[in-house]
Amino acid sequence: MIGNKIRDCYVTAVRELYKQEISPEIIGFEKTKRDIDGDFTVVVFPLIRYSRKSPEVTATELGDWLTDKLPEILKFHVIKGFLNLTMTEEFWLEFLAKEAFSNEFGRSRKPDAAPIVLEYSSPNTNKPLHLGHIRNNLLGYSLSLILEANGYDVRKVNLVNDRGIHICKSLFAYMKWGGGETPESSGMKGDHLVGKYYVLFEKEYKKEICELMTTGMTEEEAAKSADLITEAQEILRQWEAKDPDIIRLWRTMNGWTYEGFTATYDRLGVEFDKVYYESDTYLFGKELVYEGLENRLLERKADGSIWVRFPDEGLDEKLLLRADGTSVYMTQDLGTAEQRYEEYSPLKMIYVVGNEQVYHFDVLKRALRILGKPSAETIYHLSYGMVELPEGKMKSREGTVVDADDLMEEMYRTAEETTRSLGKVDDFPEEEANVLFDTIGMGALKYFILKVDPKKNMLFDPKESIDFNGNTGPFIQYTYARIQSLLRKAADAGSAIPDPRYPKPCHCEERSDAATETSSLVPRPSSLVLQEREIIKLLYQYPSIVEQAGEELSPALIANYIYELVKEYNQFYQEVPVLREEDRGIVIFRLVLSAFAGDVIRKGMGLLGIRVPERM
RNA sequence: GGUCCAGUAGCUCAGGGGAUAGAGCAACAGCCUUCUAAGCUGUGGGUCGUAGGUUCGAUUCCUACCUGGAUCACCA
Repeated sequence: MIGNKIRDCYVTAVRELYKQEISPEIIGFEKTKRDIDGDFTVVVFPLIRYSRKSPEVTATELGDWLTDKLPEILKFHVIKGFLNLTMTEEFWLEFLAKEAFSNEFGRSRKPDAAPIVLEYSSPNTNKPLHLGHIRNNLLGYSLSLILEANGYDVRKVNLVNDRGIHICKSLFAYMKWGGGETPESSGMKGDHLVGKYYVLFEKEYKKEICELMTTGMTEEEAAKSADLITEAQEILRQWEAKDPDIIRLWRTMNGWTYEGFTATYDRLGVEFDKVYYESDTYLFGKELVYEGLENRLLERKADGSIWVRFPDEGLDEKLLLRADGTSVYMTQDLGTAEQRYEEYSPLKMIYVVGNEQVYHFDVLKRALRILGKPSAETIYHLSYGMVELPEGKMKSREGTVVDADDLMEEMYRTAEETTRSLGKVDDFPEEEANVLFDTIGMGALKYFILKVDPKKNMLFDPKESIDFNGNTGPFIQYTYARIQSLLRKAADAGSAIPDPRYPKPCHCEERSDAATETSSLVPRPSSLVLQEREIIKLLYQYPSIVEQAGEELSPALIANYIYELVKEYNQFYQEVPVLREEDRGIVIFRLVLSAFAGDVIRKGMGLLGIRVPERM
């Protein structure tokens, strides 16, 4: 990256011109704004205290120095404290020749062998997935791709919450009211069937609480003493005691759910390297707790329950094991964290979990520290914001959720409808058309979710269906398809461009090679038009965007970058002739540029888990 | 009440110690005999929640306050 080179050069410049030492970080280096002449801009305001001269003079002196020392810089001009540098065309053309069609563009390697464990999805098996889970899954999967592009060894992990009181609720409701219903007999998708009983339980439970309250109980008392909840709790105890009937039914119902989940995951296009089940891991957490108790790190209360205390941290205390010996959420999370740490010796363990659980993860980290476990320091909670509806938060219990399967189906149908009404698939075979509808529908959904900063809450209005125009997935996909169409047309017309799908043999070490490619691809240097130059500058940024997205764990950075690139490309496409251009050298050059842009669009969208169509 | 997160155009969102704060949607006006109009161009729309502070410079950093959300469970 030329930025670092220029920064370093600045340090030397300041040393030689002003006899001062500065660190490179204080130098602001950015892409020049579009309406100002130049490629890169350095803000020199921070340097005037070293130069002891006016911003303009400082910028001019530094500009002279840099232009003299760095052959890549053609010229510069100064506006107030902004030093705008213009690179030589040679610089840009060499970049293009070297990186266009390189499969490694935007990918880097890390020598560090320790893996990153990335947990996401982590569903409960008592209900189907909803829009909140979609955000989780899309974020998690995209992050795994981004981290891999940054050279990390990523292990995608799913921890299924398949035990606990909430599971027992649907289990119990099914025992009570199910009447032997199955996915086959009801025609319902397995996870939806199980979810039906969870909702039923909550409904009946709420009813019972209301009845009890009419007898003078407080809501809290009623919630505790209702028959339904005590019976569900009894089921949990029987489960932990491995009662064969309970276990059998639990297996059956979870099986239904997994079938449903698998279908949803497939359609979402996410996957995992390993799936953990809380029912397998929770016992390990219990062991940790008992071990901690023995070592006098934890406390047992009179009723037998076990707690962790946080002395001066303002967090009070937290239950780790109930009086009856059954475990809670925290118990098993302690266990899985430690287990995972031993299994992978990871660099980092990232948990993609909603921001409603920041407190939980704070406690988890501190509890592990108190237990003296080094895994504590590798834990990072990537807390993302909720998806809100116009009426507010989604609640499974109250049925105010946007179901994942329904939403995906709706996206597909909308994509089909829109595409057909535009007459885009009139000449498509049925099969290809169906794939396209899926590509577009899912592209719209994924982009809609991933373009917003993960940590922020976002709004989804079901009444206004997700757009296909403007800053959307389909818009980007469309631009890609248009580029491919252009390349096909060129090939048909016999234009001898290097085929982007067959990367050239790369002997990148040898500079002479790059130079010959440059001369074979590129027209006379003076012919770069504004739109071309803007695209090249954006392409040049791509690797650093990927890097930044990896550091900040934010797919949104990629999404917004691609959008910028696509907008720029569309301007180029609209205003600058490619195939209609007379000069053959320029035609080839513009085709190469287009293919490169298409490549980066495909790569970037790939990092979001979004496919891109050859035609649409 | 404590803690955390957020408040930028009518709506959904970018941006971020520096140049006139950007997109999309919605509204209006143009551009298809020419590389795909799911596109491009233009117009209107902002005291960047409020008040202080730090700074050559604050929408960006700090503090207080206001508003919204989350959380402080023997739910997960």
